[in-house]
Amino acid sequence: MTLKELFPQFETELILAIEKEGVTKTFTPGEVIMRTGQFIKSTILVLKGNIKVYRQNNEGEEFLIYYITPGQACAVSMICAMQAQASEIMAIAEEDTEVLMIPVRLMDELMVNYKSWYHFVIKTYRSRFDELLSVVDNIAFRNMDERLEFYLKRYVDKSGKKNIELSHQQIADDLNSSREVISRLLKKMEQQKRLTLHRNMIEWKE
Amino acid sequence: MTLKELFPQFETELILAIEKEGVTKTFTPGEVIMRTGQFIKSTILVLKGNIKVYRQNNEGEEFLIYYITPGQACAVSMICAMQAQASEIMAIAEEDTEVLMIPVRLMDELMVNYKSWYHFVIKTYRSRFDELLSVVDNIAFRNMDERLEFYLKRYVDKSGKKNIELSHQQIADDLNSSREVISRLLKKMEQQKRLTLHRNMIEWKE
DNA sequence: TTTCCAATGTGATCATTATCACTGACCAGG
DNA sequence: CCTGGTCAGTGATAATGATCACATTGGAAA
Repeated sequence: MTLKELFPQFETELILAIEKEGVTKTFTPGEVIMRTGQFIKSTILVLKGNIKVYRQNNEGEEFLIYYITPGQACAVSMICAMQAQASEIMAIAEEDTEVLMIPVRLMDELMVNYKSWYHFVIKTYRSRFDELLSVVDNIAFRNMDERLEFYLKRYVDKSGKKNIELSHQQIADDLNSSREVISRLLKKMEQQKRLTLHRNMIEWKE
Repeated sequence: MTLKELFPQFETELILAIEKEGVTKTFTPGEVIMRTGQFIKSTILVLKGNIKVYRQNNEGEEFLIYYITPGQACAVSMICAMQAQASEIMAIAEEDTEVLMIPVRLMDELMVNYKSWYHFVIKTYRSRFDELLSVVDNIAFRNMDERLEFYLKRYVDKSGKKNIELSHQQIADDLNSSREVISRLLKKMEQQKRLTLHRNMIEWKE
C-alpha cells in the first residue's frame, strides 16, 4: 500500500515531505521496536504488519495495552519524541512490519505547516487515550471471562481472520493471567459453541 | 494566585489572550464539572481547588483515575473540544474549585501563535497518558494493599495535608473495592504504625 | 515409526477480595 | 442526655483467579 492509500487524509505536499525525510524500517515477528526506558527520537507511522504495545512491570510481567495497525501512528512515540523523554512502554512487531520513522525535528515543522498533520496527531492522541481508558475499564470492572472475550474479539477484528493463531500461554501472558485459567475459560466458551479449540489455534464463530 | 503565577511558562501575550477570552467558572465540592457522554466545547484550566477525574461503568460504579490541580489542564477536555466529541469520563470538584474555560475556537489560534501553549498542550497529554499508564500498572499488577498505599500517598502528596479526611467507604468507592476490605487493610497499616485511624480521618505518618 | 517436547486438560488447594450479617462507637439534633 | 443515623470493626462464607501437580495429546524431528 502506498502512503497516499494508508493516509488518505494527508495533503499531497505532506506526503511528499514525510516521504522525503522519513526513514523506512522493517521488523520481523517478535522483534522489539521500542523498549521500556528507551529514548525516542522519532515518531512511528505503521505501513505494514502490526505492533503490539505492552506495559511491563519491574518483574518482567507484561500486559497488552493495544495494537497499532497500518495507517496509524504511535502516540507514545509522538509524545516522547517531542519531549525527548524515555518511553514507558514496550512495542513488539507481531508480524513482518514496516514503519516510517519521522524525525522529531520534522514533527514541529509539520505541525505548523500542515493542518491535516495537526489533526492526525490530535486524533491519534484521542484514540489512544480512549483505548487506554477502555483497558482501565476492562481490568477495573470486568472478570477474566469478559476480558478474554474482549481480547479475542479485538484480535479477530484487527486481523480480519477468524482463526486466532495463539497458544493459551500467549493469551494468558497478554492478559497477565495464567494458562490454566485461560484454558478453562476457553473450554467453557467452546461448550457454549462460541468457538472451537485446536492446537495453537482458536476458531472464532460469530 | 494569578494566571501568571499558575502558568509561569506562558508568555505575557498568551496570558492576556486567555484572560480576555476565557470564562471563569466556580464549582462547589461534589459538583459535577464534566459528565460521561457530555459534549465538550471548552478546554479547562484549573485555577483553584482540585478536580477528581473518574471512569464510570454502566452500572454506575466509579473508579478514580487522577486529580487535576491548579496550574494543570484537563487533557480530555482538550481532546474532546478539538474534535467536538463526547467525553468518556466524569469530573467532579473535590473542593471549592475555580476553572478557566478556553473556548475551542481559541484553542487552534493559540496552538498556531504561541509556542508555549503548544508545549503546554503536549506536556499535558504526556503527563495524563503517563498517569493513565500508572493506573493500568496499579490495577494490573498490584494487590489492594499496594493500591491503597498508592492512593493514600497520592492524596497526602496532592493535598499537602497529613490528615486524610475521607471515610473508608469513599476510599473503597474510588478504588472500586468494598468498605470492609479497606477497613481491614487500614487496620493492618495502623498496626504497622504507618497511620492512625480516626472517625472520617486518617492520620498519615511518614 | 518412534520419540520427544510443547500445548493442553484437569483436579486440588491456596490467596485475595467480595459479600453478608451483625455489633459497637461516635456525634449531631431534638 | 437520649437517640437515630452514619461510620467503623469483625467473623463467616462465597467467588474468582493463581498455583501446583500431573496426565494426555498432537505433531515435528530423528
